[in-house]
Amino acid sequence: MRELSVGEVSRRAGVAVSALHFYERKGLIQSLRTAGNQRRYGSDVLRRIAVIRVAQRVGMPLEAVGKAFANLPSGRPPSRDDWAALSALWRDELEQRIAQLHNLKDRLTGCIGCGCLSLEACSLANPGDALAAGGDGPRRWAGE
Amino acid sequence: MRELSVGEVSRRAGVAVSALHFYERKGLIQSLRTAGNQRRYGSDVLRRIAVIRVAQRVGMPLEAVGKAFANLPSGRPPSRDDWAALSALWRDELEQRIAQLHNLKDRLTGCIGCGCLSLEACSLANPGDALAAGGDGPRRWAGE
DNA sequence: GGTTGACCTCAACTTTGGTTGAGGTTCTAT
DNA sequence: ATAGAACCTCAACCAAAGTTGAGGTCAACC
Repeated sequence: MRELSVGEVSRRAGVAVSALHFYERKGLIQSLRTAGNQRRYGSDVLRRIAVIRVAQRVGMPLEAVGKAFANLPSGRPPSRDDWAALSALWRDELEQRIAQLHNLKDRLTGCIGCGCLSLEACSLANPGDALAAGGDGPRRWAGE
Repeated sequence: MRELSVGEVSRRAGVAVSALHFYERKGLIQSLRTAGNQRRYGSDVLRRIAVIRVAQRVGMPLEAVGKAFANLPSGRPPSRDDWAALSALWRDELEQRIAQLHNLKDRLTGCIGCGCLSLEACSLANPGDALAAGGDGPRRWAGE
């Protein structure tokens, strides 16, 4: 149950110290300070970082991670159940994402058949269709 | 077979004019110019944009799209077969991506079972493991 | 008790994928 | 022939997700 220094967290999580500072500025992780103003982390920080990394793999922006973390308890360290709930949520997100990609792949395969891959004949990448989800701007996590 | 102006391409592709300029600077699309220096596009530009959008959905950077486009013929407009080859490549990329996400999901599901989601007990998000593919930096398309 | 490595803050810089605006030109319709 | 829409270039700006460096402090070992 010892508290961890930035360097230890950096080594164990495989994340640069500068990234840890950055995550802290963004409110994704917290730290206590020693008398000499150095950071000390509880061990739950490692789980938080694990979640951050998973989220990034799926292409979710850090802001979304922050919102998800807002559901974790603020006073006490998160319990096993808190983490489990969050993991379940992540899994759903992943499933959706996978389904989207499947859909995309099927359409792409269809387009190879017809030889089109055009914006008009093929609904793929067409901003009017359901897959493109409105398409009023690039890079929206929600509707992507 | 009429040539298209930027505005027409923008409307038909659902992409801002500024983005078209940007893609041109990056070498992803080409244009001819009128006597008055205005851009005119061949209709294959719409397919190029479709491919760009698909690539972005999958999280591929534009630079990778540029490399893929380098395989398209430079003198003549790309044939149906040229596009089909590119689509097939894209489909493989998508399949890999889907497989990765499946793998990730399975691990995440496992972690809910064990209640861990920790950097040590669980290989998920652990930089040492196979899934993380070396993990020497965030955001690498190749090994992601 | 000193030196070396780990740590601190703050500001500036990087990359990707664009957008916005200024200042000027061209095209089209009446 | 002229108004207005669409186009041009170029430079500056934006956001995300950090990294890099300057200048200074802390801590741990010998």
